[in-house]
Amino acid sequence: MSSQFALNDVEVALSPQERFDEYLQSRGKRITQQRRVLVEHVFSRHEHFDADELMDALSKSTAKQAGGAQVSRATVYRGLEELVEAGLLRKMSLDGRAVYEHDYGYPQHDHLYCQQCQKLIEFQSQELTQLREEVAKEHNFRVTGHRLIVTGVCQSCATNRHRRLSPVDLI
Amino acid sequence: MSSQFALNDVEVALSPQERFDEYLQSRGKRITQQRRVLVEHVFSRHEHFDADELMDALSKSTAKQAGGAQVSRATVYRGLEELVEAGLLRKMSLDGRAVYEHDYGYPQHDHLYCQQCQKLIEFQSQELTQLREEVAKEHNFRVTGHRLIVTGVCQSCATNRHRRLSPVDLI
DNA sequence: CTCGGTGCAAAATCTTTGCACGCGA
DNA sequence: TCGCGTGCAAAGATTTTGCACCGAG
Repeated sequence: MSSQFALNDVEVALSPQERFDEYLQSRGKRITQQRRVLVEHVFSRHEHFDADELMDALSKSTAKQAGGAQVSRATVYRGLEELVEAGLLRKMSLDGRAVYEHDYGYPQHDHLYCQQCQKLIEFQSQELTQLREEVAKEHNFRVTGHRLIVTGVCQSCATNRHRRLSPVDLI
Repeated sequence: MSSQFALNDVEVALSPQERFDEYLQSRGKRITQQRRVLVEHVFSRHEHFDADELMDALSKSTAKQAGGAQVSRATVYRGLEELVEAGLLRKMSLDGRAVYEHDYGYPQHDHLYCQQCQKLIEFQSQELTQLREEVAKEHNFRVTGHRLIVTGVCQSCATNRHRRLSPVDLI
């Protein structure tokens, strides 16, 4: 494979950066330093994040390398919206806060959400997609997507909780 | 049946009002006019609502009947939190806004969410509960609940959209 | 009487927007 | 050069909190 990028499970023809450029050009939007930096950071690691965490990451990296462009909060919000538009990111709401995750070149999945440590654990289920279609058909509903979040306590939190119940934990 | 209340599909021994009183007493909290009015309105109709809609409903009814107590915004928020605590309401986040629905005496279900008219359509699926357990077991995850929202376009919106595309529709 | 409850207003969060300047195409 | 993009600050939207007074138990 020559220009094939492997993002986790799925292979796609273009890198996120290229894919975004394509999106921008198709809309007559411009490829700026800020948008470039944004995509670079967002796809440097596969993880869930919110606007604030991205801001932190951006400010930290720009502090190190003099060449890094500054990206204001407003631009981060505007950029994240574009990335969702472009199909690179998926947006979800958790406890009233917007959380993002990779979508481009990444398979459909859902989440287990630990109420103790706020961690998101991904899982896939093709049965769910099937179930989704059945329900939709019953209600003459045209599906565009879905979001399933199973809440509870993850293994490590359950373990730690059993070992010690110090008052400090209860915050 | 003597003191049996039928809230939709399930029968419970106490009315929401009574159930809430019980909760309050068990916590040493007081049964006030505001809390009473709150519960009364919340359970007068089975529908999804947010804090603002409840505020509207409250102000409208108090305007009519002189006896109705005023309930401030802060108290509404505090009250809704208690109702969730008490297991009478379920809270979910939709587009970053908190939305509530009846939980007490109401069966587990999930939702179809119309992105066009913001309507929530309920549906039940026992397969989902099953699927949920399987996934949890795989990840050694202790489940406390789940939330599935299937997004798309409802039947009526799909129909209307086809018939006319007046600019007025686009808010 | 005694606290918990309430209203009011201010604060806290998170996100969006108006505007003048700067930079990509 | 031309106009979109950006930063800044201010506005918005939603929810939470501090405080003095009120009222349920």
